[in-house]
This record gives sequence, structure tokens and C-alpha cells, in this order.
Amino acid sequence: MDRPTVHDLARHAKVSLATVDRVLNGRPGVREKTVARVQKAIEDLGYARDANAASLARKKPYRFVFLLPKANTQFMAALTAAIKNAETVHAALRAEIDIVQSSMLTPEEASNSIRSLDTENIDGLAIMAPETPTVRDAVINLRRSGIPVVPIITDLPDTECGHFVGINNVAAGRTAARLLGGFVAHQTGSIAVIGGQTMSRDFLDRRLGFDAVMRDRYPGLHILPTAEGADNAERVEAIARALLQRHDDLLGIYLSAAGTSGLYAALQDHPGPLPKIVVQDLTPVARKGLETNLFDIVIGQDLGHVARSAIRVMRAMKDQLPLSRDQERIRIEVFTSENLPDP
Amino acid sequence: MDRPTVHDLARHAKVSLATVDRVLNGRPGVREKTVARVQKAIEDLGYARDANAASLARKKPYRFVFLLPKANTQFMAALTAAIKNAETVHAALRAEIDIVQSSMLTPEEASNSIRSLDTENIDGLAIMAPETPTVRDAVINLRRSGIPVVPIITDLPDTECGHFVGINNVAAGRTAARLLGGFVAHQTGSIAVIGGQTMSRDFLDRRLGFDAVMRDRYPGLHILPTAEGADNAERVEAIARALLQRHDDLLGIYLSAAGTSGLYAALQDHPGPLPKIVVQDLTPVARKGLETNLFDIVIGQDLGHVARSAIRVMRAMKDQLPLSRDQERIRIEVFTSENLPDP
DNA sequence: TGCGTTTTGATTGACGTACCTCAAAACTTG
DNA sequence: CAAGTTTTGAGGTACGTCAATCAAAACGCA
Repeated sequence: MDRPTVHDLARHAKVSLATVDRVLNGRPGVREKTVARVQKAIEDLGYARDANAASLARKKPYRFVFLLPKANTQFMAALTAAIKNAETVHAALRAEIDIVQSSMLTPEEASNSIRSLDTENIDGLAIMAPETPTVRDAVINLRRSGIPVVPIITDLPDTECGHFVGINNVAAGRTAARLLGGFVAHQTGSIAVIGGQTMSRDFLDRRLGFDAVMRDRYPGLHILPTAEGADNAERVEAIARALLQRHDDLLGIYLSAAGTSGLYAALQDHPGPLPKIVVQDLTPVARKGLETNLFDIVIGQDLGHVARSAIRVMRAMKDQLPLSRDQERIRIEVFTSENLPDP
Repeated sequence: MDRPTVHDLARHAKVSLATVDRVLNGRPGVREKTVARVQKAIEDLGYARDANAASLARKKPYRFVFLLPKANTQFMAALTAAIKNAETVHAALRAEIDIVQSSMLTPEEASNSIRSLDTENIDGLAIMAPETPTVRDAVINLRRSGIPVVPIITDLPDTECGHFVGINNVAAGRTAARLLGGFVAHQTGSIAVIGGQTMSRDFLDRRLGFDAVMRDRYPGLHILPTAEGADNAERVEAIARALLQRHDDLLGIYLSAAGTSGLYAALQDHPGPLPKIVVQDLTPVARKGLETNLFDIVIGQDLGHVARSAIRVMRAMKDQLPLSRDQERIRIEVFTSENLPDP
């Protein structure tokens, strides 16, 4: 009934402890046949490494890297803060976290920043990057060389990563549409969507979901062509001012990317009734927007949960531990001024 | 820079390892003066027990009890399932979980079920119970005798428990009001609230929040007197049918307690347009209600998170470990048919 | 002061894994 | 089949805590 140990593995596979250890920790010098025998024993006995004993015995801490795009947004500030905080909380896991921020505006920059990582001394990589072929190749390379890679915030499909840590962005867009639509469905008029970086998968997914629900559930509303805010507050502000001025039937705006403070500024000194506003991510200015009733809904994700989950997932991948899908699922959060958590 | 160990404590407090161990694990036979010296050393060095080493060395598992009201609702079924699941996920914590369900319909029953626990062999208690003076006294008794107690789902204020695991129910009610109000605010008509057990603090808090937001933000809507659904599907069904029949200006219903299947049944065969529906807790029937568009919004909380968090909190209290408020905060979830998680 | 009692010290062996060394055995290759 | 290389075995130490033992010291009390 007790959990099997390495000793049980050795006995069952008819090899020595040293060999089991070599297999478990990927050390060289074991014939394939023997590796297979040990792995069969792992299967047969349902062995799972005792995480407590492992991290106790381990001298060197794990070295995990978070590779993030360099952007001067409140969202990125909140994300890096959450990662740093997770490091201290997870001190028991003996994980050292490096946050690497590098410009990823072009596909070349993005894949270069992946390739320039010191892959020798890395136990895992959590990455937020645009989905381009070069990025995909660079990530697949890392995976093939045995390094756990976990996409966070924005998914990288078809990169053999196995697990994405972040919300379902299609569902987030759908939710935004449902709430915004529900608030204004009794009227006829137009709805605007302000987007971000075109290469960014998360933004594309959200728009996809938003458009689908608007089309199917609220056909009476007119969706304006998506404006490119480029995650930039000034651009977003200009776009928002133009929208407010030119469309007197504007019922709602969904800001599905960064640049929230631009929208806030535009709304702040707009005379007359405001459209319903849904924005993405509970940044400080988004919170202020809710508190001042300029914004109605904020769709978000718990960045602390994202950071902690990414660390757990990298560790589980590194040590071939099972992970609980249930615990690692990041939930879409819906904030109004009524349910803001304490800052 | 390394974390201090028991050896450092012993040296700093000028006592032996054995004495440090006695203090740390509450074993008898240490003078108060010496206890104080050791505790000062803990303070000075910022010592925190290494959870990995502790759970590795520990022979006997922790014994935690979840004391829940006996009720044949889908919510309770989901809660017990989540607790059982958390036990297997947290196998590494060496925690054995007992779920005790006992009737708590009267204050006497409730406090009796607390008193009848075998407090000798318990390392912590997670409790969901109505807030009555007798319950409060029983809980305070437990706390005074050194047993960690954690209220879950519904809070027990003023019981010296230190931490509540569950959502802010006032905020949940406020959120329900904001969304329901937002959906119907352009019309005039009435809104119904169906409640549950009167003694239940969570339900009272939700109604409080709901009423406040309705009053302040949507004064045009008429709130009908709260109907007592008693967490019972048949009663709720009867109430809902009566509401639908008698109030032809009924714009929305907030079901803030159990009995969701009754509401579902009443709506299912109601001819004509339906009011907007907000229900509490993502039970199977609530999910079906969203999928079939009978319900609009479900307010919930992640029961898996509640169960895991309660276990972590009990363990932290038992071992005097610090806990991360951030990680233990349970978030209010807002579900629509657009963001239902995979079952 | 001497007695018994309480408090403290010194020491030891788990717990399950990581990581290291050295030697023995099993293979390969010419 | 000998020489070299690769693979395997045997064994030990360490990680930080728990839990227990036994002896020594400090204390209270007559």
C-alpha cells in the first residue's frame, strides 16, 4: 500500500540503485535496453518520485527562466511582480527564477532571444512570445534537447510543450461579448474592438471568440472594424477619442489588449453618456476605471496563479511527476466594481 | 544567506537540539523561560520549518477533518468530491482527510456535532456550519485547546480562527446584482431573490450585497421580498412557478442558495419569455441551465481550490508556518455559457 | 544536605532521494 | 583472445526534521 521507492524499482527491474538513479535523473551511461527495463518498472509499480525527499536531497536549486517580451505596460509590470513573488512563496521548492525581458517586436528578435538563452544551466523555461514560425522552431529545438518549456499567457500550439499556463483566450473573448452584449442588447448601435499586436495569439483568440458570440447572439449590434492599438496607450487614446467623436451610436468598446490608460484618459474627459466598456487584465488603471465607473467589466487572470502554476508545471516536467490538470487550470476572472479584491 | 535550521536555532538560543525539537513540536517538559528563549531565536533568525524535510521525516500522517452539514444537494456532492480529490493530489503532504457529514438544522445539532469530534487525534478541522452562538462557543473551545479550525464556504466571524477559506459572499451578492441589473436596467419591473437557510451566514451576506447594489445602482427596479427556498428543490420550484405566474413584470431572479434543479424545472416548461436568471454555484444542473440558455449567469467558487487551500491553511497553522494570503484567496467566479470549463 | 522530580543535553536512527567514487562486469573491436 | 571501452554494481554521505533513548544537570522541598 505504501508508495514504491527507488529501492523497489531496483529490485523489480533487477538492476542496482545506481542504475535506477542514472535513469531517473537522465545521467549518461545506461544501455537503452536497461533504460527500458527501469521504465517498465516505473510503469508497473506506478512509481512517482517523492518530491519532498527530492528537493531535500538536491543541493543545487532548480534554475527556471521566464522569458518575456520587453514592454513598458502595467500588465508586464504586474506579471514580473507576480513571478518574483511566486519565487519567494515557493522557496520550499528550491527554485531560482530568472526573468529575462527582451524585445520581441519582430520574429527574428523573438527567436534570437530564445536561442541566446544559456540552455546548459536551465531546468525549465516559461515563455510568453508571439506565435511565429521562427519562435515555434526555436521552442521545438529546446524541447527536443530535453528542456521543459511552458508557454504562459499566450499559447504556442504545435510546439510539443504539453501544457499551456493561461486562460482560454477564445472563451475570454466570448465572455466579454456576452456581458457587453447583454448590457446593451436592447438598443441598436455599434460596438468597437481595440486590439493589440497582430502577431499575438492571445489577442487573436480573444477577438475570434468575441466576434463569434456577437454574430450569433447579438446580430442586432454592428461591429466596427478592429482598430490596432498596438498595446500603446497613446494610440489607444487616439483611437478611442476618434470612436467617441465619430460614432454617435457607439454602445460599447472592448479593449482586448494593453493600453488601458489611453482608454481611461479618453473616457475621462468625454462629455455626455459613455458607452459600456470591457477591458482586459486587472491592471492598476483598469481597477481605477472600475472604481470610477468609467469601465464596466474587466476580464482578467490571476497572475500569481499563472506564475505559481508555471513553476509547478516546469518542476513536474523536469522530474516527470504527474500534475493535476484541475489545479493548473487558470480561470477567467470577471471583475466589476462590486467584486474587486483588496489591492 | 541560507535558511536557518534547527541547529542554528539551538546555537543561537544556547540550548540543545532536543530542546528546540521539544519546543517546535509542542512536546512537554520545557520550562517557560526556555520556551521563550527558543521562540526569540525563531524570531531573530526568521526560522521557518523546512516543509519538505518535515513531511519526509514525519511518520504519522496529519489527520484533518472536514465537518460539513448533511444535505442532499449537488453542491454538497461536488464539495465532498473536491475534498476527496484534494486528498489524493496532496498525498505529498501526508494528510489523511476525514469527511464528517452531520445534520446541522438546529443550533443544538450543529454544536453537538462539533463536540462529538474525537479531538485527541485531530490535527485540524475545516468546518462549514451555520453561525449560531452555540456553534461559535464550540469552535472557540476547540481553538483554545490548540486545534486549528478553518471555516470554509461560510464564515464564522469572531471565533478566533484567523482565516476563512471561501469567497467574499457580500461581494458575490453585489456582483450578482450588478450583472443582473445591467442586463435589465433599461426596463422597469421587479426582481426576485430566492434564499436558503436563514441561519446560513453565506446566504445572508449574499443577500446583503445584492440588496445594497440594487438599491444604489438600480433604483428603478423593484425588489420583491426574499422567498425562502430552504435549499430544497421542490420548494424552490414552487416559489419560481408562483413568481412566474403572478408577476408579469418579472425581469430577473437571483437564486442565492441551493435548490437549483427546482428553478430549472420551473423555467423549463414556462411558456413565453423568461426573466434573466442568476444562480449560485456551478453544480451540474447550473451548468445545464447555462448550456440550454435557461440561466444567464452562475456565480461560483472553485471547490477544488477551497479544499486544497483549507488543507494548506490547516497545515500551516499546525506547524506555525507562514501562509501566502495571496495564494489562499478564493476568487469569485462568473460563468456564462461562453466560459464554462470542461466538466 | 540529600532526596526525588523536572528539565536539559548528547546522541542516534529513520525518511527517500541526489550525487559521488571505485571497482567489477559486460560489451566491442581488431 | 587481448586490449580497450562502455555499462553496471556496491556503497557511502548528505539534506533537515522527527522521534526516541539515556544520562546528566538543575531544580524544589524537607
